[in-house]
Amino acid sequence: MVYMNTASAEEPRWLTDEEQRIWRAYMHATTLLEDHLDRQLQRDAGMPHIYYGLLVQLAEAPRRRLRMTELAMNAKITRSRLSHAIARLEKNGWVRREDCPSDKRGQFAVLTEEGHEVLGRTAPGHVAAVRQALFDRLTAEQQKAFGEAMRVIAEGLQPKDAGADLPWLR
Amino acid sequence: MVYMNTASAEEPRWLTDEEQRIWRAYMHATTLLEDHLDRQLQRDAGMPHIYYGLLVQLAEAPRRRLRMTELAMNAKITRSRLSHAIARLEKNGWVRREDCPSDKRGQFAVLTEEGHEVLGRTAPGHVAAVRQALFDRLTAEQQKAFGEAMRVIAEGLQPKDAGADLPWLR
DNA sequence: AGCCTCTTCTTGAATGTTAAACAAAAGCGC
DNA sequence: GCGCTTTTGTTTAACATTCAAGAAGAGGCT
Repeated sequence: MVYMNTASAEEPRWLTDEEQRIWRAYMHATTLLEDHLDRQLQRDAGMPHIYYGLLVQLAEAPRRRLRMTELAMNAKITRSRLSHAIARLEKNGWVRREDCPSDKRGQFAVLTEEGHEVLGRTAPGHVAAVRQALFDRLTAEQQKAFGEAMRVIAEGLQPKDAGADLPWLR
Repeated sequence: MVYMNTASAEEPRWLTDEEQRIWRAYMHATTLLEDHLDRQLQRDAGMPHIYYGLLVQLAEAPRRRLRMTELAMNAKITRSRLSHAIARLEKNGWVRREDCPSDKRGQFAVLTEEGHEVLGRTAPGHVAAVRQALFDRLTAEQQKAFGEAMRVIAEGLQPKDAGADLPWLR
């Protein structure tokens, strides 16, 4: 008779030593980098990295505005977190909310002129920080492999059919 | 005459389109993965990912204990953050503090038996989540390149001579 | 010893995040 | 229209993180 043959009772497939090294390198790199950029932006722009990313998204959107849900999806954060974040950015005068005419529940987050200026002032420093931490250290082949791996991981975690057509996207 | 030739006034080296794609893939992958693991562990182990990582470090250390500073360095977090985290884990009964006999300022964080059991119970699910999100999706070559890139990035951000010999490390 | 500086760790307040619950409107089926 | 479910966005409270400040001991120098 064969015991311990069901999936739930089997010994889990632990990480090999090499997998462990990779996993730890990942944890270290991501923790250190996020921390580094948070500090850089908190110092130079007065906001954490993710808030800065929200402003960037808005700056690139048509009419510098996005629906809350779309912005949350782009940034990969919850609507709740976004609500809080936009409230803070609004208090800073960098974003304002606008009602959506076609959906009375909807809200647009709109980048203000002041917000746009902050972005213009601080973007060079931020790009420099990203370059210094990442692109300046990797060879062209490494960058390619790195990007490919990141795409694969992100796709695997994307909640299913995220990005399915939202009506207000055409 | 040549104008605009000083470093501070030059146009910054913006990211190329391909660099932007890589950078966004990175942001998406790391945000989604950290979120995924946080939820998985919050649900199954009652703590966020980073707290879980602290318990793992302690489990692997001799006598299941580490000095606060060393633990903070291993986990790449500030001592302040660690202080708060250990306070919470202590309240859960998974860690206890112990005075260091040779340095009266020092504290050991010690994994309790209960903490060890939580780890044993929840590690299989966590490893499975990491596998599913990361290792199962990357080829062997991709893993290698990925690991190498992560090591390079982490090394570049490591505050200089971190890991220099602490007296209580032999 | 005394003095100074650095290290270790903690604290408290401000800030940010999460999870669950909720209101309001939209969409769908009848 | 009417009911039911889903979507949108916000709110609250609990929790986590950051930052600046501080207590207490260690280490070095004279």
